[in-house]
Amino acid sequence: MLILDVLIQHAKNSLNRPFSYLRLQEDVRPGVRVLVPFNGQRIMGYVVAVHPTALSQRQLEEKNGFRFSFISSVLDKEPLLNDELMRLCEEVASYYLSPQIAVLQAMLPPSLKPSLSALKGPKIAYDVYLKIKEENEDGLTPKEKEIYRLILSSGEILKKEAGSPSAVKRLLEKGRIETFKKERNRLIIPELEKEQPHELNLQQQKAYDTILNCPQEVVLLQGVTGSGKTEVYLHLAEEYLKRGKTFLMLVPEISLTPVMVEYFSRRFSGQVAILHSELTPGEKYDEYRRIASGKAKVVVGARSAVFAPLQNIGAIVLDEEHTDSYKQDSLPFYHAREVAILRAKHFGAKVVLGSATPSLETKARAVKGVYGYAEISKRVNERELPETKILDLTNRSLMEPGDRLFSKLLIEQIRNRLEKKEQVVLLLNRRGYSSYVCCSSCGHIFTCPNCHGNLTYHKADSMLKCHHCGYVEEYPESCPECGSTAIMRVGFGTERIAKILQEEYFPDASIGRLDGDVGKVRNNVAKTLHAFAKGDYDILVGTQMIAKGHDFPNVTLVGVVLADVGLSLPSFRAAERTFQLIAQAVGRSGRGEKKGTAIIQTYNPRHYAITLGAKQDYEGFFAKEMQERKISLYPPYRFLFLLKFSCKSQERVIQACFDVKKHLDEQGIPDTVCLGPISPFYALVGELYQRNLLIKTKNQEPVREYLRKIIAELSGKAGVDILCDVDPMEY
DNA sequence: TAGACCCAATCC
DNA sequence: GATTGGGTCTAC
Repeated sequence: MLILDVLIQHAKNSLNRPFSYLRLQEDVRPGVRVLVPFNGQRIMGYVVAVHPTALSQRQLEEKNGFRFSFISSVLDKEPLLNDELMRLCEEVASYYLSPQIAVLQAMLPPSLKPSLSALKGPKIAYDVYLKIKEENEDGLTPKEKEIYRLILSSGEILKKEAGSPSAVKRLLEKGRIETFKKERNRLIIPELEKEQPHELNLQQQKAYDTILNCPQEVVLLQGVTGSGKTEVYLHLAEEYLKRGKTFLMLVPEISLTPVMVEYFSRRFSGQVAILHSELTPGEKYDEYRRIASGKAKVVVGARSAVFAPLQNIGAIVLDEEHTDSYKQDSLPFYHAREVAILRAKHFGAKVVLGSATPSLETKARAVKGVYGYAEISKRVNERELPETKILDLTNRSLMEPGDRLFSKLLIEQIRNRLEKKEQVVLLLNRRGYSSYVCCSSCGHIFTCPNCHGNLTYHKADSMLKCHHCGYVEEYPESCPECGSTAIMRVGFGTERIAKILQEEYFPDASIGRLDGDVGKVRNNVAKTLHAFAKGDYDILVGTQMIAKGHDFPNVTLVGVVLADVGLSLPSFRAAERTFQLIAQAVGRSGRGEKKGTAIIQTYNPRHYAITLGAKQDYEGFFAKEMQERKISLYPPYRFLFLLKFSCKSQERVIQACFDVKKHLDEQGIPDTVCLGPISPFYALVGELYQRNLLIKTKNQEPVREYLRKIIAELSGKAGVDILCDVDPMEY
């Protein structure tokens, strides 16, 4: 008989330990999923260890002091993860103070993850083929002979393409041919004409050599926008594949995968696999298996692709490494960059962090020599950077009459581009129509019943939406408080900008919009970008989404409509994000032959994030922002841990915070402070009250060690649940 | 005093 | 996450 140590599907810290089950047949290995009875239910589990035993159930129960159950069924024949990935899972769970099962669920595609929902997921798709069983044409009708000879000449053929199904059936019955199944890939990556590598220019070549030869295993590749980092990645992939290794290419957003996939599949056709959240579950499953089987040598994908089951990895690249979306904002709160570094250690692989505007953490490590450093300071063909103007929104004389949003200059420049048939990109980091909706007679503000944040008006479908939890409701005709019909929409979003431009300024222009709302529909982002690149739109209005990576040669004007949106957010990264947005936006303009212009509208024209962003002065910004972080004790000078407490009782959640805070302070870990309890912006989610503690420390390991202990001990006690976000992006 | 209801401990 | 069992409230 076997004793199985099983992790339970529930990703809760209070359940983050193996439960023991029994199995009579010796047909279970670590790494397979099982169905187990758990407290009167049947749930999914993941076997982490198997111990044969000679004891009886009775003896085991006596020895251990709890009742043993037998598992209900075994779901997999083979372990889902190899040793490397299993070890990675443990390391990630340990670093991020997260339940192991949460890491497993993040690592595996939906149809393989240890969760009951996987049972509904897709299975392997098959195509049925025909082949010859007996070489004998005797007694066949002409129709049968025709099919028989077709199969004979081609060796094998898809059953549905063989012709008359009834004749095929008779051939099968006569035993002349037989069927067999082959796995089918649901995702079709178009075969593109093979392309020879472009030659690297001098700077690219130097960066490439540095990456390959520097002693550090992590390298920052800092290249200004338009400097051709992608070409360096392609050459690296070429080199590692030549060495018999595999290559993992991470991109920050789904919208960037198609472009990157195209580059890679032109060079490495057939060996490229794609992994990102916009694939259907079936496609994901197929791609995952294609990678695991070793058929795919290059993987292009978003955050979770860092767990792609590649073997023998030569290098992992994170393009635009500073991007927030590399950090998962729910359990297990991992950052793809840190996971990549953990993974690379195992293979002795390189990690390349590419960016024009690296995160301060990364840059600081490169400056210290912890990471290697490669630089590309010139744009390809030495194209000029665009001319940049910062426009002060507080100066009303610069504005269009009666408009608080569009300056005379911006409108004039847009008009100028439209006349020249050149294209315009406008950025605003807020989607929807308005930022909030209120009653102008009693002041009632419409808020989300789940998270109590403000609802945003969306004109397209006339709905109020919560950008936090996804709640939607009908746009009200009257105020629920006072009954007044004077409902007011305050603030601006991409949707409203697009509408105003169209109706009040450029009725003849074709204006496209690209933001999270548009992006919700599958393939919509790619479609919109493609349409814009083709010239279907004169103006594209969008959020951050369009500021990254895309190459639009005909865009000669980029406008940041309101640069302050990010600055006003209460986060230590506010300045960094604003700088990045502006620097990226400026870099979007003038990528073709024509020189570009960028206009940045702001209420803070002298803020360093804006002035330095406009100049694309990264080094200047880095120096200034490092000082700020040093003074305010934020990364990279301190490590952050965010403890998230939740409970049905407000009193108890606060009490639990104070208890942990006091206890932590008593540990006397040097250079460590604990702030809080802090009420987060969404202080009540459903019926659960939320409070946070923010720990800032120089001594990451002792704090982690302490928190691991305290989380295991306290979570779930007195109805208070504790989660930890290690290296949080906010605060 | 039985039944309803609530909450937090427990699950192998 | 869902069940359970103990504690308390409540209606007769």
